[in-house]
Amino acid sequence: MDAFFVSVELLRRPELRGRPVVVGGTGLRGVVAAANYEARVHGVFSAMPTAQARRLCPHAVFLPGDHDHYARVSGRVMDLFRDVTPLVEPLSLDEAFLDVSGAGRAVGDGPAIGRLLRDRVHETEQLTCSVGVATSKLVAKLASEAAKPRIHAGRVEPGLGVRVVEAGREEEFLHPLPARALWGVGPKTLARLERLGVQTVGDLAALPVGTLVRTLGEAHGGHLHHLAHAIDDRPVVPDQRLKSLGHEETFPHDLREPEELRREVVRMADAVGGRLRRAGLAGRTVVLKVRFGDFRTITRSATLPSVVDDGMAIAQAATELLAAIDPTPGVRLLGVTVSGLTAETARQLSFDDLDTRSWSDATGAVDRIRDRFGDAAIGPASSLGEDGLRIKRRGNAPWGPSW
DNA sequence: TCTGGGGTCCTGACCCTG
DNA sequence: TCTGCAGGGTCAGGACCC
Repeated sequence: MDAFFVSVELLRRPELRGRPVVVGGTGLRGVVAAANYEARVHGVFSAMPTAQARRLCPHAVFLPGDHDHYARVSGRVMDLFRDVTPLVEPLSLDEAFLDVSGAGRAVGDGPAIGRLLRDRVHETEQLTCSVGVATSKLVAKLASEAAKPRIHAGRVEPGLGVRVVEAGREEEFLHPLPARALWGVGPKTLARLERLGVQTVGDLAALPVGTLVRTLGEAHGGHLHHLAHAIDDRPVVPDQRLKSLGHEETFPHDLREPEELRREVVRMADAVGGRLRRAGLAGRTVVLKVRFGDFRTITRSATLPSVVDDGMAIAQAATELLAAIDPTPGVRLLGVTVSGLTAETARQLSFDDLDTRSWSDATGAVDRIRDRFGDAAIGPASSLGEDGLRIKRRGNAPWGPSW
């Protein structure tokens, strides 16, 4: 989807059409989640600090973003895709891989299916998407990027909409692209590759695999060697199983008080527990993430004897991990994650469960209250605001604090 | 001048066990 | 009983993706 979050916002606020619009964290520590092409012309791009975006484009409209709404729109778009093929693997809210090898007879060839999907999304949701058609995930993804509108000489040039890379011509398409375009080449890997004289995917393909493995390690080096030669046989997997689930938040100001940090950890643990139960999952390993004011980031984890899905048990493990950390440098971000997930119904009961039955009943009641009255209706007592009445928000600022 | 949040995967160190 | 080794699990950190 092209500039998905902003495009969705413009449907709700058509009066903003034609103006630069940025969606993301609107506070001092937020980042840009999406910018429309009118904002990109001024140099605003996703992942850029909001403060920098404001300097580059002070007349832009900055919106905080509504993740739940985007998720609903995304779900409807994915359903449109599933009308064409059941093999849909969502990559994020605004991207998906579709295996249409079995859909051809009914709908047409790859390019025809690409055009059909584009038209359906536009007719049904008034959103624009770009489609890459190719024989592998890697090439299809890069082809879809190539089909998008682009900024050239300060102006927006319309994209192709559908870009097809025929079988047998994958390397011809890949090799002129910058090495950074490959899946798995980020800033660090790129710096290493540049020291080997690599600029393009073609340069990368020309390197002996042994050199890549020595530089990047067995798995990463071998993987990039394959990708550079357009070898990518990863299948489209419709049902990806979740492996970890967590919640983290950057605070508007660094925190130093242990009691304040403990309250935040309890609140996040409660939120994670709620999401686990909604997903029917439970996990065994609790991970606490702490980012200090100087951006130094540490994680501490504990693996429990049995799986957990309730906020109290997660909070207990996380606060024990927190107690071993010195917060005096100032804590910028806290995160609580549960990994080693299994389906909750399959979990092993322990003798402790006999004593916690009443707590489990209480947790179920909390879930029902939230389902009916919203997340803010009930929560840990330590999450109450200073007025003793309001439950503090449960992390509804996915792109950084809004103040 | 700044650097979010939700994830996945890989690597290396360390510890335990047989 | 001691030592070396291999393998597995855990833990922490880094890099990457959108």
